[in-house]
Amino acid sequence: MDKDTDVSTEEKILISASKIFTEKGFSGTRTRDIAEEAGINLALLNYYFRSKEKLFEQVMKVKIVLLFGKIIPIVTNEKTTLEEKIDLASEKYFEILSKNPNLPLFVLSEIQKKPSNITSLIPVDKLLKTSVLMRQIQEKKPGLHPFHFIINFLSMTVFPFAGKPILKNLSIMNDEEFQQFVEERKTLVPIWIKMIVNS
Amino acid sequence: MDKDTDVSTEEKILISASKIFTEKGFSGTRTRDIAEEAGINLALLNYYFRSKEKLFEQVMKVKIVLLFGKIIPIVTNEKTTLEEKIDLASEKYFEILSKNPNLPLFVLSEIQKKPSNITSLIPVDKLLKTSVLMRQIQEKKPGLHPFHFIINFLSMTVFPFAGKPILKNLSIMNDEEFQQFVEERKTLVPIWIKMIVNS
DNA sequence: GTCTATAGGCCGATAGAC
DNA sequence: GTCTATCGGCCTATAGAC
Repeated sequence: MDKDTDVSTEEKILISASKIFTEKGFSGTRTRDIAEEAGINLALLNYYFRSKEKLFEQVMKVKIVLLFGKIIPIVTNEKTTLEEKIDLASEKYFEILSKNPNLPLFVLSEIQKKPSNITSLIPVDKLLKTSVLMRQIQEKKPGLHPFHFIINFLSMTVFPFAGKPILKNLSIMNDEEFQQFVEERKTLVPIWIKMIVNS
Repeated sequence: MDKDTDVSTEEKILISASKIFTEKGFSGTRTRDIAEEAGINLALLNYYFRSKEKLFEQVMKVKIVLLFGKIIPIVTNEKTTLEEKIDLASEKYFEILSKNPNLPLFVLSEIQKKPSNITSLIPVDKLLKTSVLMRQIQEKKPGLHPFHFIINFLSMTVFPFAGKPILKNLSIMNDEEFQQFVEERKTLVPIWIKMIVNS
């Protein structure tokens, strides 16, 4: 995984771009910073990706796959129960987000700023229409919009990561305490969600 | 409330800045846009606020007060029970966020980008140390970190607003449907939170 | 207080040598 | 493919007239 040896220049740029875009957002990022981080020249960045905009799109594509790729097989599985899906999705999301803590905030805020470009990358059909999850929720709780439960699940897993900078900066938690906090939620959130769904 | 009549120039700039910073973030905002939105000249903006940075700080101060001002008296009230606090805070937050739907995403993502400037504005002591809420949660659920419940509450109320641009852009919900969705949550979230706290 | 005009710096992108 | 050097435009901030 050493950036300087076996990784192609194109990939080095992509990795650095991913890091800096995620930290500073599209408009807060300067292509010069990406080039410096990648250890290459600014001209080379445009040689490979033509423009800042196109580089950003490439990065965002990877992020969307990271955010939904592993979840789709879970929510579209015909053979697992609703409760099993909750357990599996929770475990998977905490795993993804622990490795990419500011992924959610990045994606959400960039979508808010220029919705059209990004939302087209999201596989709505698989997540909602084809999703077995939606059907299973509706069977269990026919009276309420299934989104309430999906939003509850997503919020309880994702929100702590979005709020991490506050917790850290107000000296409420350090990295270690946060990690333990998240570890606790990994088992707690599925319990709470099931409680809500079964109520 | 007509911007062009009884409102001072300084306030007109502040209102416009608030709008555009919230939509585009600090680095995505151009002072020219703020001036145009306010119907004044660019030079006047610097005359009143000295710099883009200082104007941003002013805006952020207002946002932090908006986000915490009404909540502090609720969570520090010695006379209300935990369940009453949940009801009151929920109602207040849904009211604030309905009027300012992209307030949370704005504040969270700007904090992530330059933490130190903003977090100093947040009244931690009142929200946590002095807070009667924290004590009441601890009495009810001594085994778990009280933050779990605070995060659960905040996430379930705040997250739908952060996700609104996705829902809207994927044509999952229009404005009207979203408003109804949120209206439902206003009564549902307190029920779920109490369920979790009493479990 | 409010304007026009412009300075001055930054940033994305490209030309051109190697 | 990779570099240095630079263009051209944009954006914040200010000078100076009214």
